[in-house]
Amino acid sequence: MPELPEVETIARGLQRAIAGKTIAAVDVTLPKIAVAPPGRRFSTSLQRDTIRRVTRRGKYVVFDLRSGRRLVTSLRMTGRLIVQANAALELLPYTHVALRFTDGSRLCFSEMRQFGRMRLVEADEPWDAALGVEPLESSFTARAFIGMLSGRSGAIKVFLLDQRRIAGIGNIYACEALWEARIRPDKPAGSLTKPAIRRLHAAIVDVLTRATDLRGTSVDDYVDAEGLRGGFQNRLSVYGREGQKCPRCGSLIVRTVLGQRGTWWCRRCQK
DNA sequence: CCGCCGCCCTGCTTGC
DNA sequence: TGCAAGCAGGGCGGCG
Repeated sequence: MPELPEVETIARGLQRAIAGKTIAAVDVTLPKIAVAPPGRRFSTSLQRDTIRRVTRRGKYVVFDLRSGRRLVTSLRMTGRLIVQANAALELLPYTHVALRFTDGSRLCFSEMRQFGRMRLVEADEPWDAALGVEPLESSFTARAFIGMLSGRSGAIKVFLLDQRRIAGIGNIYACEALWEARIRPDKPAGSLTKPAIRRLHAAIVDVLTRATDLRGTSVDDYVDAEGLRGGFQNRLSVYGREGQKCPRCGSLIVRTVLGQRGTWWCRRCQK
């Protein structure tokens, strides 16, 4: 499940691999994946456009095109964007959309669960208006975070997963940041003290930065644009570690369910 | 605006 | 051993 560090790693790899390439043709084998523009127009409107730059916004990979438009891609759980040197290679399994470039190379968008989406948006289209602040940008300050949480009755972990507030945090890094900040995942967001919010702010930035430096977390499916696994799975403190010892206090890590999501934490040191 | 819920989909795990 | 049911999960639309 690619979150900010994984999507950032993928986008950087794609920038190196395909920036400057021109699209010769687009093969769509599962039409519901390519949502806009609908039908055959998705492929025809991409033809002859050029990939200018590949970036990330939240958990979305964004292909900036020479025409000014953007191809916005959501990987959801099992989505992969893999570059193949030539089109004679066998397609990656579960490839639903393939971009063929004029130099003979190819980009496969594969997604086993079929939840992933690609959307071509116009130059002036505010496609990310509903997305919240980027947690690794300077606009995400502790002060701003304090303001965002005030008056909220919902659990802090559910808040962290809400992409309309902060963009890019998923289940792994929400669990890890709350552990690092020593905060219970089910604590009402508005009840956190200012020192606790400052700790959590620092923990979010720290965890996302360290995970990005290690090219993300590969717990099961995730690989980057070159097909390589990340390195942060070896640094996880609580995520997926039910029954194992808390690295800080030695108490056993528990798994509970919060907002229909598995949640791993330490009952002793997260208050 | 806010919070909650169900849906989408497939492969893996669980339980009989 | 074999099979079916249950579970997981990000984003989105619908609802109150």
